[in-house]
Amino acid sequence: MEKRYKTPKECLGKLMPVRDTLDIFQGKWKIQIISVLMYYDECSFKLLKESVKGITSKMLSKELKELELNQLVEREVIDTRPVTIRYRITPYGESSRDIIIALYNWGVEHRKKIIGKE
Amino acid sequence: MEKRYKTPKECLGKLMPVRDTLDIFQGKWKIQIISVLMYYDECSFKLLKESVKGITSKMLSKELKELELNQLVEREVIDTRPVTIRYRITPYGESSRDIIIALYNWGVEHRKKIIGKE
DNA sequence: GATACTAGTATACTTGAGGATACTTACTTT
DNA sequence: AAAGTAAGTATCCTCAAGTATACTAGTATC
Repeated sequence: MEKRYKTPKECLGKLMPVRDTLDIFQGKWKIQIISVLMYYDECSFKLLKESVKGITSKMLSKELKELELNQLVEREVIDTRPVTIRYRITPYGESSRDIIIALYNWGVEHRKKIIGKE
Repeated sequence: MEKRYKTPKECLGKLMPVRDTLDIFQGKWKIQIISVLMYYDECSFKLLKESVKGITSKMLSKELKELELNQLVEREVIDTRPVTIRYRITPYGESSRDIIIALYNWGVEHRKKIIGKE
């Protein structure tokens, strides 16, 4: 068998799933929101807002809607006074845990490297 | 031992490495560029531009500079006529392979799910 | 009656990431 | 001498992502 050269076209095929994933998790907040939801298991709007440091109500609300649309997060109204909402990761959302873990681990190592230098 | 409640403060600590990682890989192109470099092992500017579909010279050049600054990518001038440049992942850049793989795998599963529906 | 709580909405604004297009340098090929 | 090539730069521009601030509904508490 002769060595085949790798072409941009083949490469694009390999790249597509990565692009798809990026499309869904794009932006400053979605990964952070999912991480926080994984940390707490379930979470009110308020607790989310306190935990995802720097996010505004508007952005949190918007991002949660998009995550719900993609079925990564579910929203349940709880009949308390005042009403609270319970946000959770869906089983499908759970499938992104490997991504979060990879990002977390890399961040830990990166910090070690940076601190070692400065 | 009493059950300790999880607090936003603790959560922020857990979230920090994720935020650090996101800071570095943020944007539409960096992950894609790294994926392509991993695919080819080494790569000219031209081949990169053809493989990262849709990127302009300006963005590619800018993103490569940032990746170089963070020591994820290295740049070597090759004495051909006309001169070509060889870009490669550094060993440190290699450490992000787990992230790329996680993104790739999730994208593959996601596509299966979406296609199953539509 | 005034204030507080949760879970948002509404409005106005800013900014920087990214896009479009053309150009450059140094060299080679026809 | 005209055209092609690799690896970018230079300018100008647009738009969507994100920010800031205030406000609302319904209920409960002081």
